[in-house]
Amino acid sequence: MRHLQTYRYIDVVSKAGSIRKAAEALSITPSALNRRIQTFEEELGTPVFERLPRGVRLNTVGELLIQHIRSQMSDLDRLRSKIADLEGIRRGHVSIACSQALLPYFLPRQIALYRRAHPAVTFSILPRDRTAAEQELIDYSCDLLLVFEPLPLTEVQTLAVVRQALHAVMAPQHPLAERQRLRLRDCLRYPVSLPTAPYGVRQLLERAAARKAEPLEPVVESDSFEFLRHYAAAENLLAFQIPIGLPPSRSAGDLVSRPLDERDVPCGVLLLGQLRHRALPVASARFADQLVTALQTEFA
Amino acid sequence: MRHLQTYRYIDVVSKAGSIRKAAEALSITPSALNRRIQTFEEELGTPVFERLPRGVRLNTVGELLIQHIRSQMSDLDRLRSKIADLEGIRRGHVSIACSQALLPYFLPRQIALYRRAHPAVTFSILPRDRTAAEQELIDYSCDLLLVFEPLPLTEVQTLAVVRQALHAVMAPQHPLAERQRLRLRDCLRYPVSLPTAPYGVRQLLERAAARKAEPLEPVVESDSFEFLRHYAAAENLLAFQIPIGLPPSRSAGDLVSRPLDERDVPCGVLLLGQLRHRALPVASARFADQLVTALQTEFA
DNA sequence: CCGTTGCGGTGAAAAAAATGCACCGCTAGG
DNA sequence: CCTAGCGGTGCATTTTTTTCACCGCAACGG
Repeated sequence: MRHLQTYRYIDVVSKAGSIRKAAEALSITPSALNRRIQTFEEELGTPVFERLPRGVRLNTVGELLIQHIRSQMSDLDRLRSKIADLEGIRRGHVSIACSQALLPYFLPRQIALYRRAHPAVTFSILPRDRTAAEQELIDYSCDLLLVFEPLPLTEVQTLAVVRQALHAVMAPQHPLAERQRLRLRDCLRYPVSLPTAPYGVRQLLERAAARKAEPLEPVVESDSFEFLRHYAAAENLLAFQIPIGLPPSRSAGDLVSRPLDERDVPCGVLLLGQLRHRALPVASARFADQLVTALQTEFA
Repeated sequence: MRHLQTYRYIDVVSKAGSIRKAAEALSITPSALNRRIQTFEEELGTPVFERLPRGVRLNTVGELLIQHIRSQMSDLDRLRSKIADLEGIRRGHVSIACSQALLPYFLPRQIALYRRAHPAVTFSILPRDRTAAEQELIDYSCDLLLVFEPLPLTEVQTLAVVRQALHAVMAPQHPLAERQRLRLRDCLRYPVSLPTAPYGVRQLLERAAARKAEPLEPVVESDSFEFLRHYAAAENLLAFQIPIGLPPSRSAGDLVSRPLDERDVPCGVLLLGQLRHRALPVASARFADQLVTALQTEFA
C-alpha cells in the first residue's frame, strides 16, 4: 500500500531514533526521508519530532500520531484478511507473545490443530517476560498475549484466565518423587533451581518463602525453563514449572512432576489477552477463540 | 492529508456512481481518476468496483473497503481534534441527526451553552426521521443521534434514554384546556392533527387507538411539527407533542399543553446514541456528555 | 436500423512530485 | 580545536501523476 509509506517511514524513524539510521534501514537517502517528514508535519500543521543534537524523538503530538498510525496499519491488515476470508482463502498471520511454559506442549499442539484447518495461516511465537510481552502488545508488534502471572495490565483486555498450580519437577530417583503432593518445606530441604526474578514462577515462590520465613537459595538460576528442566534431570535437582508446561502424563520421559501444596504456594494464573479496544485480524481472533476453548476444557 | 486522496476519491466515486461524475465533482479528469482506482485495485489485488454499462458500483470487497475508509477518516479527524485539544484550541465540529421535537427549545439551548465554553466548535443539526437518522449515523455522515421512539437499532450504542409522555397541544380557548390530564377518548371527540406515519408520535397514537378500538381520523397531517403546532392555534385543533419539544412552562404563548393519561397512551422514549464501536471526535464526545447530563436532570 | 450519448479504458506527451547528490551549519565529546 | 554524527537545503535528475485525444462498448430513441 504505497499511500501509507509516509506512515511507515515515521514509524521506522521513531524506532530508529534518527533520520539517517532510519533512512538506511529503508534504503532511501536521508534527505528524501527528511523531506517526507517535513512535508507531513507541514500538512499536519504541527511538528511531530523533537530535533535533538543526536537525532530525533517523538514529541507529544508524535506519540498520539504513532498510536494512530499503528492502529490504522492493524486495521488495514484486518481489512485484508477480511477480504481474503471473502475469497475463501483464509490467509493471515498470528503473532503471540507468551511465557516459556507455553512453548513445549501447549502452543505447538494448538497451532498444529489450527493449521490443519487453515494451512495458509502463519504464526510468530515470541517468548517474552511479562513486561516485554505487554510492551509488544501495546505497540502492535503482536496480536495476543499468553503469560503466567501477569502484572496489573491496564492496556490488556482479558480473553481467558486459568489457574495453574506450581509443580516441582525432578528425576524419578529423587527422594520426593514418591510423594503425590509436596510441602514447600520439604522441597527446600533439597537443592533447587529457579528461574530469574522477572518470571512469575520465581515471584510466587519468593512470596511463599518469605511468608514462611524460609530462605530461598537456588543452586542454579536461569532465564530458560528448558535448561532448568534438563538440568534438574542431570543433577538430581528440583525445578519448578506449571502444568501447561509439563507433558500430559505426570511422569513422562525422564522427569516426574508433583504439585506443591496450595497452603504453601498459592495458585498462579495464566492469562490470554489482547490489546484493549483493538479489533484483531480474523485469523488471530479465530485462533484466540480456539485457545479460549482449549484452556477452559484442559484446565477448567 | 494528501496521502489519503485515493481514499477520498473512492468515497466520492462510490457516492457518485460513476467515475466521470465523480471526476467532475473532484475537478480532475476522468482518466486520472480511473487510473488511480485501477492502480489501487491492483495494489489491493482485487477489484473494488463492478463495472456496469451506466457506471460503476461497489462490489462486496468495495463495501468492506468503504467502511474501512470512513472509519479511518473519522479516526484521523479524531486525531486532529486531539492534537487541537493539546494545543488548547478546542476546535471541532459536531453533527447531530435528530427528531423535530429537539429543534425549538432543547438543542438551541444546549448548543448555546456549549458554545459559550468552546466558541470554536461548530454544529450541524439535521432533522431526520428515525430511519434516515440511523442511516446517516452508519455512513459517518453524523456523530450523534437524538430521536424519539427509535426503531430497534443494532448499529447504535445508547448513550442516554429518557421517558417522554405524549402531550396534547391546543389553543387556550379549547374546551380541553381546563383539564390537567386528558384521556385519549376525550381528545378523539375533537378534531385532531397528526404527524405522518414515520414519526414516533404517530406510531404511539396509532397503537393506543387500535388498542381502544377508537378510529384515528386526523383532519390535518404533516411532516412538520412546527406547522402542526401553529395550525392547532389557528383552527382550534388538537396537536400532539412531547415535553422536550414544548416551551418550559406548560402554557406559554398562545398554546397550552396537557399530558395524555398513561393508561391510554404509554410513554415513549427519547434516545441519544452514537455509532457502535466508533470513537467520537473530542468535541462530539464532550457535547454528548453534556446532553446526557442535561437529559437526565431535566427529564429524570 | 443506425446515429447518438454516456460510459470505462488506453497511449503518449506534459506537468508535478519525489529522490539523490553534494554540501551547509550545528553540537557533543575526545 | 578537531572530528563524527546529526538535521536541513539547493539543484539536477528520475519517477509518478495528470492531461489530452481517442477507442470500443452498450443502451436508448427515432
